[in-house]
Amino acid sequence: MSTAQHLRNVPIFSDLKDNDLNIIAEKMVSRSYEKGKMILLEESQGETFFIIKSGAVKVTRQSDDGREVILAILGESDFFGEMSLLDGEGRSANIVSNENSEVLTLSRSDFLDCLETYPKIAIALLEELAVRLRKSDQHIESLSLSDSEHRIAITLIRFAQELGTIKKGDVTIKNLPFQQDIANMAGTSRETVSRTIKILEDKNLVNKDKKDLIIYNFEEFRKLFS
Amino acid sequence: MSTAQHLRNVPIFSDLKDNDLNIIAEKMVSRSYEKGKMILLEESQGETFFIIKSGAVKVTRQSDDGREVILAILGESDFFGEMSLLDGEGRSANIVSNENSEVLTLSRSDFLDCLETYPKIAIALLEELAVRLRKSDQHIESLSLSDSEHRIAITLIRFAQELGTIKKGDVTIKNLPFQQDIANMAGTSRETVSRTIKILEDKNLVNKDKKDLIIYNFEEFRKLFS
DNA sequence: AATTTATTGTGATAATCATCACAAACAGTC
DNA sequence: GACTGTTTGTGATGATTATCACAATAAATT
Repeated sequence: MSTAQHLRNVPIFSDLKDNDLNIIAEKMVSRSYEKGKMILLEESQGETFFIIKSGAVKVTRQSDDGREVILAILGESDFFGEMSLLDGEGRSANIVSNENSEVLTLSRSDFLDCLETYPKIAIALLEELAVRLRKSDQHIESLSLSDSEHRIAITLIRFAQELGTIKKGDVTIKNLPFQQDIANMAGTSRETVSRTIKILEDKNLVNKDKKDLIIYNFEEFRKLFS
Repeated sequence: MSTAQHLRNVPIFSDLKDNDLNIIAEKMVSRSYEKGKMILLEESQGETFFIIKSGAVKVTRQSDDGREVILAILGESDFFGEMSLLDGEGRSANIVSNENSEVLTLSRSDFLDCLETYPKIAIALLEELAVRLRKSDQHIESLSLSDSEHRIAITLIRFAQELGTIKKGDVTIKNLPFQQDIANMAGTSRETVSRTIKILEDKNLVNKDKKDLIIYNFEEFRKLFS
């Protein structure tokens, strides 16, 4: 697939004419990262905008003693790196390649030019940031008000929405992330994730088969926990 | 002060020419809210953009059983209501007037027109949303990784940065919010806030005098807790 | 297939913190 | 100034959940 075709799938570019899309595509450079490699380091200067062509990345923050929070897991056609381009501050999160991933990159100046030249991109980007803020707000609420069972369930719901496939009301998450990652998103411990998933199984709300997790009656499940 | 002069103080409008500012100012309508009054209700349709002329508002989310999280406290020249205008979703937070407040409002269509007509506004707004996302990310980190003492200290730091005045390295927060509100921001209980502030006093890190709180050696304090 | 490494499961224990229940202090009103 | 309602302080208690310590699987490597 050509670079321009990839861009077509990215919401913030999808409104553009073929012509304009090609112009932007030419400015982009493709890079690839192996699983586990750090793509962006906290505290470093933010000079690049990234779009995920294939694979997935983890957005994390880390405390001094090494514990990490996962803020989001991004996949194909998602983008990152825009925050420090927009407000000029240093990076506030690490980005780690979660699988072998290919990305398209755009330099700071090309990115900012884009925004000026194509106001539609700016507006579409505003929309996307609004969506992300909304998710953050929900995340904050759940960390503040819910117990660990709820927080873990909500994390599973997030995965289901991003990576799940629906079939007759049940959602299957193929390749559920490690318990440690789920814990780091839910703000709890790995052991508690293990125990809680077992509890959810006992309640017949989910079923785990190796690396896959089925959430029965997804809509009900969602109502139950959020 | 005229409406246009108020707008001049709002970062997203500050780049505009007087002329354009006046055009926008004419479209704005002023409203006022008494302390404690609900300005925007969760779940309702979002049709208005708000700028705070004077006073302050609380941005909150509420659980079914009535407990609330405070996502932010906004003051003069801050704005809100943009999220559902941008992504078309319903409101995700309540806004409550925290003091007697005056606001300027702009209708959905006028707001969106603004973005299209003045790309600079869109870009400035992107910058502001990036800043907010950054704050949210920090908030999520602190809720996930820190104990209550740290979370409360971080909340005090947030207040200091928004409402504090510096003097010889010490920051004074006049009119510290109620313990219940601090607790709702820090994701802890009111009693724990009470006890923790006492602990910070015992450590000679802060001093409380009626409704004012002094943080000694603010830079040190910040390093200590974030 | 055997061995090593990574991930998950599970009990026991301890720490943190929410909750309950008041008392004390403060603020506003008559 | 007495009275009423809010906000804050503080002890006692119990619940939740992190942590530690392994055992049990599963996955990867030789």
